[in-house]
Amino acid sequence: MSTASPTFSPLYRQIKRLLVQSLGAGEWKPGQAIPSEVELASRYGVSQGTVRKAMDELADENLVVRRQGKGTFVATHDEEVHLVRFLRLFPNDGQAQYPQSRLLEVKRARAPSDIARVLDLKAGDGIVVIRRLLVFGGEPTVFDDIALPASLFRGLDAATLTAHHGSLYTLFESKFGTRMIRADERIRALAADEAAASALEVPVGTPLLCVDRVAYTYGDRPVEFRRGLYRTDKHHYRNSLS
Amino acid sequence: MSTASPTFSPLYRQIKRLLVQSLGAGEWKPGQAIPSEVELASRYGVSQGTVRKAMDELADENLVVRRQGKGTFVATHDEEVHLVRFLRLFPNDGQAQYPQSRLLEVKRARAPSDIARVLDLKAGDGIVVIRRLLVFGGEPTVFDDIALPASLFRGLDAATLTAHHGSLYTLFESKFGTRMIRADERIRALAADEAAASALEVPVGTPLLCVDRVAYTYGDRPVEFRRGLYRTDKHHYRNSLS
DNA sequence: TAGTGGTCTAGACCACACG
DNA sequence: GTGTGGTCTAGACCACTAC
Repeated sequence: MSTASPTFSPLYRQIKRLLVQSLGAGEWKPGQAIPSEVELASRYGVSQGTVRKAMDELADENLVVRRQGKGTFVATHDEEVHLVRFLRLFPNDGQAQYPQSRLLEVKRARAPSDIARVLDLKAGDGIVVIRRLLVFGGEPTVFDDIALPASLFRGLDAATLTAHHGSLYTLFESKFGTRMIRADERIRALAADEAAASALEVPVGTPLLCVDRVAYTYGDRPVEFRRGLYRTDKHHYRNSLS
Repeated sequence: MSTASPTFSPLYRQIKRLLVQSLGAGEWKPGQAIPSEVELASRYGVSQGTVRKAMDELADENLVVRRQGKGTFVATHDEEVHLVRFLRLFPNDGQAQYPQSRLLEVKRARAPSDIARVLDLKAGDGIVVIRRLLVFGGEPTVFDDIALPASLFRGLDAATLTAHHGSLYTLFESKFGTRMIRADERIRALAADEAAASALEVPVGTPLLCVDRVAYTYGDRPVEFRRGLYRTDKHHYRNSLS
């Protein structure tokens, strides 16, 4: 606790960093309870209030979930609300509904340089490529092209994917130990090419949203690049600014 | 401090509500300092910690800005960083630059029912309509169509707009006392019609982002509806998910 | 030096879940 | 009842700003 160095950070942030390390190392698994605040306080030799402030930030960032009277739990993609937490697509009218996923292709490949760059790999490193369609009420709406580092997803194949029910991120965290924490998206408008048009059942040239997403796990390590093409005739992408 | 009623809220939230009321009533103007935490604590008869927790949330929501050693200030759209706080458009490569605004039209009109609905007006109530273009480095990129309740923006005309330098929201808060706090956006892809194509200097049919925004002031009162058409050949809309 | 926000502590009590 | 997180308090000290 020396005086302010260029890298000074308050105690509660140091505690937070330790907690994130433990989470990233898998010391506590998704869905499991974390030790209570008083226990962590005594473990780290700080007051409960300091642990609480660290935990406040972790809860804000959706790394943990607190349940009054029960404890604090490692966040999961399993929960109802979070099944499609990262999909910002909503119907223009009517109730939101869960999409069906239609798997189109799974293959191994070598990372081209642009994908290698965003995934922090070397060009030519192995990746897994998943192509799939999200279907809302019978209507194909999202055409996804997903790239993952092969090293983290050994054994991921069509059988695994089709056997799984729920979101991809649920599968990734339960079967491959990789939990997606946050993501950045870049959105453009483009005209459907032949592949997209036939998959989404629209005329070639139809304007689509092109959503490029990089998803990160603990410690801001990028572990997924995905390009999604969205039909927006009956749906829209929703965002809140503050 | 009665026991938990259906509308129970902790003390610090009650304090927060009082503070938001004062902000909304204009008791402290944008840019001005708010009374210190100890003063507010004694005013409301609570501890400094409780005021602090209320203020924490207000700072998170960008309603106030805290400066260590100086005080807490009502947030403003003036600050460098926030000049285009609500514009999520970034160049595909190169440094972000501030856009120039080119005013196309200002007029008074009657609110059609759809706009009346989102602005919480009655159909036929007076509105102000602004059409403008945002130009980045000489390239027209955003075509905005903005609707405001006339009752809140008396005297807003072309002269006022052209005389003003800085963002629209800076003008709204400094000249009309309406501060935009947050906004919701809905994004679609569509093909440029003739008006958009000529304004944005692209061929008719070019895919564009269509960004519908509703902006809110204190107390979640909607005070602006805006439809923006974005060229995304050299820019993209950026978003962070967590 | 005085005043502000920022951190940390210790302890009290409340609300909730579970046995 | 016991243990958990949630709130509230009071007081100490630190870091920054202004005079």
